[in-house]
Amino acid sequence: MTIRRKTITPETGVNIYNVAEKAGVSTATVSRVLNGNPKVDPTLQQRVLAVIQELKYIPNGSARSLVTKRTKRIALLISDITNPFFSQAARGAQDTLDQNNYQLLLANSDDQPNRELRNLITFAQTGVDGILIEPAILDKPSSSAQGNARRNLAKQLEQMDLPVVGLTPDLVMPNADSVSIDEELAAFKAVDHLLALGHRKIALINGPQHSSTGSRRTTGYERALKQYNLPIRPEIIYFDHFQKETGLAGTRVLLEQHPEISAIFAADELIANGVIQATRVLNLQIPQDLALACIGDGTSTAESYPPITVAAHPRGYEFGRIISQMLLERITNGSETRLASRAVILETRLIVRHSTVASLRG
Amino acid sequence: MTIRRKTITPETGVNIYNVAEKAGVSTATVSRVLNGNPKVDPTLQQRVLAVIQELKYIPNGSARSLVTKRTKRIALLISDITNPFFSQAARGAQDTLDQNNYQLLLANSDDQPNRELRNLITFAQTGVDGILIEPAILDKPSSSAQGNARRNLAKQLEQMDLPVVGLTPDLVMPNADSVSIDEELAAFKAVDHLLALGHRKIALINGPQHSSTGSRRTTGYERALKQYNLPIRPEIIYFDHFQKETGLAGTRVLLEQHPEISAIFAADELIANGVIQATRVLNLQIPQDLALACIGDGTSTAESYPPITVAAHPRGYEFGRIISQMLLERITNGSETRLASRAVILETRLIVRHSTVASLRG
DNA sequence: CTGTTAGCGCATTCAC
DNA sequence: GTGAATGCGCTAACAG
Repeated sequence: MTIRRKTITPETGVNIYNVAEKAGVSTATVSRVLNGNPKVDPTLQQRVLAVIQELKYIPNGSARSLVTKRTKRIALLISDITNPFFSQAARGAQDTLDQNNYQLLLANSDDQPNRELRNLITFAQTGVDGILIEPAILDKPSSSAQGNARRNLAKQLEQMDLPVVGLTPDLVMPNADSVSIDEELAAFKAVDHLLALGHRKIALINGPQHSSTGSRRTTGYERALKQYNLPIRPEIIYFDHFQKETGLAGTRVLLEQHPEISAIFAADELIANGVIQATRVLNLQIPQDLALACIGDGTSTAESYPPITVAAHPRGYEFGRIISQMLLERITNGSETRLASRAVILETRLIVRHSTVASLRG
Repeated sequence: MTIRRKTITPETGVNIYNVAEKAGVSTATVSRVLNGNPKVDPTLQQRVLAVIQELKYIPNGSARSLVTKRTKRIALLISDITNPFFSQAARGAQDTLDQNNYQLLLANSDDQPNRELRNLITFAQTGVDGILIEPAILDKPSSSAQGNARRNLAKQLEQMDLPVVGLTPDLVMPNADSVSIDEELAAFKAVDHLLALGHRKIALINGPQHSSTGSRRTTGYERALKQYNLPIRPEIIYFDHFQKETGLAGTRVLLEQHPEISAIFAADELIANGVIQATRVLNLQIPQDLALACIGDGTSTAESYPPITVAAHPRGYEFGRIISQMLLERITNGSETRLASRAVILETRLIVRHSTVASLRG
């Protein structure tokens, strides 16, 4: 029986054997003080702690994970960190994870199901304790293809069998929670406001038509119009992406072809910013020449010029805080008791600002 | 001699033994196909690949890292992901890392040396192959304290002995590169432009006075004034943070106390945005009542209203792309040949836009 | 080209 | 309360 010569100083950093030897204890004891095990003699504990400091010993996370099956790492998979909403969410998540000694892995899916899936697999491989995800959407109008992508995602996620919190109500599966807003209601509120002000030719500039967010906001817009017995006019609905460029292009195209438009409902604040930029180019005044309302963050829309009327949801930071908190709970408790899925819907509220005013045209 | 009963199906996922058994080969062979080792019989390879797929086998990253000492993970440690420059940088970094099968760990230091150090240690523990860092700054005016914090950082970094790329020229140490701009020159260009337009009462609104970026930009501002034989007036220099709020507050304070100010040099674009917002509140016109120039991203400053004259550096995305590329090179080549430190200075150039015009006051 | 074997660094029974 | 022994899952010699 050969004795494993663990006590040799390795070329690569100091390990638990070095500490144990120098402290005159077993590796088990070192491990115990490392993990704050209460039943260790205070004297030994001090001795070990001293050696740890002296040797600048840092435990090897890979070895630790290999045996504990926990990595103290969670993944955030979003479409684009460049979107202020998501960078705020990432900040909120990282702050609360940091407080709980968890690390954050970040990946952008760019709304591409392939890239999303690939990243997910890499996460499974490298090891994470849980996943925060804003599921990618499909640009293809084929709803069956969309369903497939969503199904692949769910399958992969279930197979990984990790705690998940999604930024969408769509991802229903065991071991997963969701946090979102009532997209349709938010859109309804904004458009209803425009209608109440007398606007009747209200254009919609939206993100991807067949994304869950895009389609729900469209539905809310349509529901508001129907309530006023107004027809839905597809020619004044513009779909593209949740980006400033879409607002810019959409406004130019729509107003050129339909000058009768008196108000625009922008599906998100990036689009709304694009609309504002377009009005500067077109030399139009908001709200006199064109009213504008959107769905978005109550805070940042206040800083636009002019300040934008908004169906406001909580800031991205809040979302990040909440989803990571929920994920941590699921990681901590979920292992023993299988928690039921929770679906949190955050409130939205209409904030009327300078970008909307009663229609001068009727 | 007891035979290790590795072939038992574990409760926790499938492992390399399961694959080996089912494929009728040794684990070594499975490992070889996993790592794309070319000298494996194509037949066996196919067989193994099939089993991998059938069993949905995903190799355990912790076990792998434990032996290879490589994690395929790198860390990005910045002050705040919410800052557009950094979220773009994060995007750039993640995109190029993604292409190279590396993952990105994100942490915010909030410019607090403590939090920075803590995160660094966690990274060392959990394991990363390299570090991308924008070093935290000190708000305390004591330059010795600042020096200490910087020294602690460098010490920790050196001790970890990992490849590092810093977004600052200050972090000089072995195994580290840096990417930055000539802060002083950029500031000089912007202020020189204002001077050439006839402005003589030029205020400076800056980030932290004792940060490397803040102090260098102040120096450039001062150098430009000296060149015109103008006195440096500390009362029209405002220090706080690289945030919109600073621009907003700074403008109000400075203009109230010194109405003779005809131009403002904002040290970064967030501050510049705050200046613009302040002028709306104060009912001032840019550039007629107040000229404005800043250092910043050439692209996003073009989208302000009015578009801002800027000493433009490359976009955050570019920085992110470059630093991660350099880090990967250091990780790949650095292990054998010890690479010399590289200090890349990216170019800045003056872009004159609508926010600056000849002084009407002289 | 393939299999056998050892060990990466740690947590964790199980005795004591 | 402490130590000895084992194995987490994988890669890397080494031998054949």
